[in-house]
Amino acid sequence: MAATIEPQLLTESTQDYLKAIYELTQAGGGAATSSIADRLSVSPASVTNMVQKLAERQPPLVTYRKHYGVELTNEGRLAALRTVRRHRLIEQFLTHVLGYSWDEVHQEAERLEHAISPLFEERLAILLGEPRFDPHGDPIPDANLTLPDSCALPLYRAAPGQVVRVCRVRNDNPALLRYLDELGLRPGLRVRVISSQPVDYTLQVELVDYDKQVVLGQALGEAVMVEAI
Amino acid sequence: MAATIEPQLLTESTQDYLKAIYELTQAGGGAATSSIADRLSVSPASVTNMVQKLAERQPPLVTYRKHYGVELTNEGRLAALRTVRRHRLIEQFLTHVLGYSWDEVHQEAERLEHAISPLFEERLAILLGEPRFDPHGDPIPDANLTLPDSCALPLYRAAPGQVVRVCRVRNDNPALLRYLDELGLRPGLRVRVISSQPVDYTLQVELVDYDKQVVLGQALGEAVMVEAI
DNA sequence: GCTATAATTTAGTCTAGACTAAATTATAAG
DNA sequence: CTTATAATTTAGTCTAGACTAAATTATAGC
Ligand SMILES: [Mn+2]
Ligand SMILES: [Mn+2]
Ligand SMILES: [Mn+2]
Ligand SMILES: [Mn+2]
Repeated sequence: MAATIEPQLLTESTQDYLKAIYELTQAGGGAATSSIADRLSVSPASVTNMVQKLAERQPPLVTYRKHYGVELTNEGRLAALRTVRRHRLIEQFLTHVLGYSWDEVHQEAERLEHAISPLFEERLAILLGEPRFDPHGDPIPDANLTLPDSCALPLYRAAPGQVVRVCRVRNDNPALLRYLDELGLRPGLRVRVISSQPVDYTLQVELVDYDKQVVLGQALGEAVMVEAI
Repeated sequence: MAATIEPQLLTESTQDYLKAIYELTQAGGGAATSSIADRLSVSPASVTNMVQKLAERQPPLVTYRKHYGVELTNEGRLAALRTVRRHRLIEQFLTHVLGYSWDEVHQEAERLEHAISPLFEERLAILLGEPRFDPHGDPIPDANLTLPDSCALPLYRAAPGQVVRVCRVRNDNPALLRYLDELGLRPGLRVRVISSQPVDYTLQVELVDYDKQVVLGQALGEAVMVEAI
């Protein structure tokens, strides 16, 4: 069992780097210097610099081979999951208690995730009823940092004719989220795939609950994750 | 009307310096370099350095004359009040929504006050019902940064025989707050002064609501603020 | 008016985390 | 196998905000 590092021992920057590496790794693409730089809006040189420090820490938070990218150690992964937990709990709080819309929460949580204490995290989880998913359907690691299962099928890969349920929206872009919200494409809703174009990734779907048809482009078809009903 | 500076344009450090200067000035003693240093747990040299920057900003946030201490400009005062408002709203939230005790809130609010957005501040105030006082009885500036009146009489100056109501506790020390809490000396409660020693500042008082007598030393007699009933 | 003392300021460093520009490396294409 | 290109790393700076040690200043007491 790796000793878990308390968040207050990590700077805000360090927490954001670890989280970015974790999320890039989850997304499958691997955590290249440039992708970390893009995600955090810093220069590639800054990433190299930070990544070298993370690798030289005791205990090391990443393993790093020059020019071949970076991976989280177990300590690094736990630290990242801790920040992910806080981020998503805060998003849930913002929507359910403070009445934020789901496109407003990310920015706010991005700062607050670094400012809360372990006590705050614990009390917040209790207040919210130990939620397993955030407003975007993103899974919230529990207090032991175990992630609940979450759906893995992007809408654009669902078979035509199939009726599925939206369970997650993997995109932070506020404009995209507002648009999905207008359409009514939120976690929990049912969708029937009418047609699916493999070439240009456009979709025609029916929102079963609203008896409404909409056309979705590539960005939306990739962002909306679904599960079979 | 001075333009008010949005908090996100001020660093965490800057906000804390302005707040410290504001609170020292309120307490009456004047904001000397060394008292700011004490309050923020930094060296006097660091204070001089920061104070010079605050004076040279456009607009200036303080006026500064070497060796004679520092005063807030109107812009500086408004920025300080904004941070005070956030701090006290957060303390109220922590006690009333997350179940913190009043000795735990200060530390947490000291970080969160810098991390919330104007929207969070506004929604929080609505959620809490636009409270005018925080858990310690400290007045909360309203959205226009106007402070409600708060009581000004320290318990040690109340006349023997007088029955008064506790309205505020001016002290951040967790041990002192826990002790007052045990005694039952919280805002709202009635106290009758039995005796008051001007020399060693000890007090003997009766907690009218609990029909209990206690003896208070100088620190407590100065911290507990009361109003005539 | 002088001087001892305490408070304050100056001068010089340090660290974290960013940046740009230049150098290096991996690799795809010929 | 060579080379062009893109990605990455290195080298050198910068800023904010802290520090210590040394110098300076205000002022209280003689
Ligand atoms: Mn963040
Ligand atoms: Mn989310
Ligand atoms: Mn603070
Ligand atoms: Mn308070």
